[in-house]
Amino acid sequence: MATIQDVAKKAGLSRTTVSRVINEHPYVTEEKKRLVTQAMQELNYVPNSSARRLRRQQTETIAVYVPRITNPFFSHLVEVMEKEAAKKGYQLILCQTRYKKEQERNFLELLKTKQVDGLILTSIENDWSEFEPYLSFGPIVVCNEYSDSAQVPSVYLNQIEGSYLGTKHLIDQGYTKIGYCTGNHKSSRVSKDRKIGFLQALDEAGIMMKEEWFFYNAYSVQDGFASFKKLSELDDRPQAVFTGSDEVAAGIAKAAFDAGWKVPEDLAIIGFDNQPLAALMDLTTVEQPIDTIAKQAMNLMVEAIQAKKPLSRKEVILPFQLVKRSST
Amino acid sequence: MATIQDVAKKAGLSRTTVSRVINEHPYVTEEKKRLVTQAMQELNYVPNSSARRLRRQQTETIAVYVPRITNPFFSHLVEVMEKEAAKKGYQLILCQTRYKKEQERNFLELLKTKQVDGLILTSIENDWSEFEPYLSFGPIVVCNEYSDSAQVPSVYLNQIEGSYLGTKHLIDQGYTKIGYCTGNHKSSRVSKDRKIGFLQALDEAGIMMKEEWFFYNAYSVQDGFASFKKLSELDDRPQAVFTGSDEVAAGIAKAAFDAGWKVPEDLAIIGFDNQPLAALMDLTTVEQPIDTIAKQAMNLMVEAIQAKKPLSRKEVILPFQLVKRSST
DNA sequence: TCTGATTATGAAAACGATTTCATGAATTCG
DNA sequence: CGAATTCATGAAATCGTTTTCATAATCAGA
Repeated sequence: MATIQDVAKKAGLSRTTVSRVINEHPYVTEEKKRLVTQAMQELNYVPNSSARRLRRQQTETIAVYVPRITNPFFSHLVEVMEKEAAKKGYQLILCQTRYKKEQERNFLELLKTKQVDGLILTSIENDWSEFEPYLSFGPIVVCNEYSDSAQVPSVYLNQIEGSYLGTKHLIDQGYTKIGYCTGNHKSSRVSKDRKIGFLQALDEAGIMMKEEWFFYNAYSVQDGFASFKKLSELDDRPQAVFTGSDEVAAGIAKAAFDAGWKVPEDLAIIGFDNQPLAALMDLTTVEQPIDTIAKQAMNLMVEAIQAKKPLSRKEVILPFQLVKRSST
Repeated sequence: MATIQDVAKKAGLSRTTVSRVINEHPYVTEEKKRLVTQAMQELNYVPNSSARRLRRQQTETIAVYVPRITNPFFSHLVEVMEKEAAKKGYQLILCQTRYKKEQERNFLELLKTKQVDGLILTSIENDWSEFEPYLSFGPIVVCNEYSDSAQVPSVYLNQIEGSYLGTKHLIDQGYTKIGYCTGNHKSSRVSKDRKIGFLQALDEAGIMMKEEWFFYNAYSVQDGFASFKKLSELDDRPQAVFTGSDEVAAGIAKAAFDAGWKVPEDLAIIGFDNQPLAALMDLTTVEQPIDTIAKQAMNLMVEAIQAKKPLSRKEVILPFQLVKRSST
């Protein structure tokens, strides 16, 4: 492997000058620039990035926390982030936390050991106080999740508003017996807020909720099947169900269909996210502008890295949109 | 930021000894080990990874090429790879090539500039000769894709066999007019082989194929809709259709359903991959053992990195399995 | 007790870039 | 024309580790 020294020798110049050419510093004559460029080509030289990182004290790499990349919501988020990062010359390191506190903490070492310039969190299980001390090692941006105590920028959606929007839609369609079927990470602000919005919409309409119409721990299509089973076995059944994701909604819809039910006549269903799956299954859903939050979060991150200033608390809240289809 | 020097000073020892403790080298007395450990804790010290990389000439990072992470097949592949890599102390850098030759070439610099120890390719657009010269910078492993000229290990599935299996199943069900609906990357060996297997099955059964029953460039659910439209407008329509992915199959199934067709009576459909989507839509499909190929590819990679030996050509070919559901 | 291995430690040399500082040459300006 | 800038270059310091080499102390075997 050729080093900058070799190039310097071949060009009959100093390392310094070569470095200047590489980094496009001023004060190099065209003549020498040509010499250097030629030497670099002949030797097939490329600067060693470890050396560069060490000297520059930056890595041009950003870590992104997601629970699982196979979750379409997060893979969409990551797709957009990677595109945006690449555009600005950054790489992405993928950290799958699997909703595990310990995994989350493990990956924090990446920041401390200077393997990455910054961290984007799209999912938070730990208390913010776990992250706080790491702020001295580099910027952190929260995307999608949020925490009241986090002293960093958060780009997210007002989940209260989102679930309110969806629930209100069900109410407007005339349903008064509405089930609620979502995940239920205790630590997740998202779940909490969704529930608040849901209850708020019911409350405003003066609609009552029954304890048995809450179905928790539903994340996947499979969970949707299970939820439907529980729902269908009730004596007093809801006419409509609000869900926390398109997968769950799809699972319920499929199970209902298999059981010979008609959607929305026998059971109205509303999803969340507007994934391709929702279009496929003709599900009404609450759309999250994933592209936008991903881009904004990445931009904030790159700005922070380049400004070399610590980020302060800031909230970017983006709106939801209802996508009406035939399931409601 | 504390450095190894600070730790050494605090412990009253040399950098060398501290480094020995960090790296668990022999020949350090328990006494000193304790002193060092304590100093490290007090200073909240963590070794700087850029420095370490520079000195060690390795990065503990692996780049994974995928076309798009939102494609469920690839996100599944990446999920398993990341898990496996993390287990062995490696990180993953995500490279989305978007089926673009240029993107693929751009990311190659990661290997050359020593930002990663190795490369796993799950999708290849460029001719192998583009990759060849980079082998001197680190190991490359091909996973899922393959190339006859690639002088590296390839872990993949015999696509000829896979499509043969699916097609044979359709034939066994009594269908004689069978459509073929897949993507069609000219450069992709996968597409080529799928077609070979398909034609082989027809040939063996003495079944004729019509030019108008080929539907190309189908990758997504949307494309499935479009393909159905074309298919439904034919005078002489196929009774069954072989597809290159569950998404496409799902799109066709949905469009057929919307058009009032019955599946499989009016049109039988077979997917490819066995994604959750296939279960949801009750699609018969050809299952690819994604977990297995991902793990094997990652293991080969880590072995190669640690053995510091160049990898030679080698083929690991894994079997498919047919998953029968109600769409055929 | 002497010799040769083993154990324990540190000084200094890598690793391969970038950046600071010093030094001349060329240019501009009053 | 002399002083002050600006331009162009290189030597050497620096980033923070790990590794090599040298040296001393301890231990085992004859």
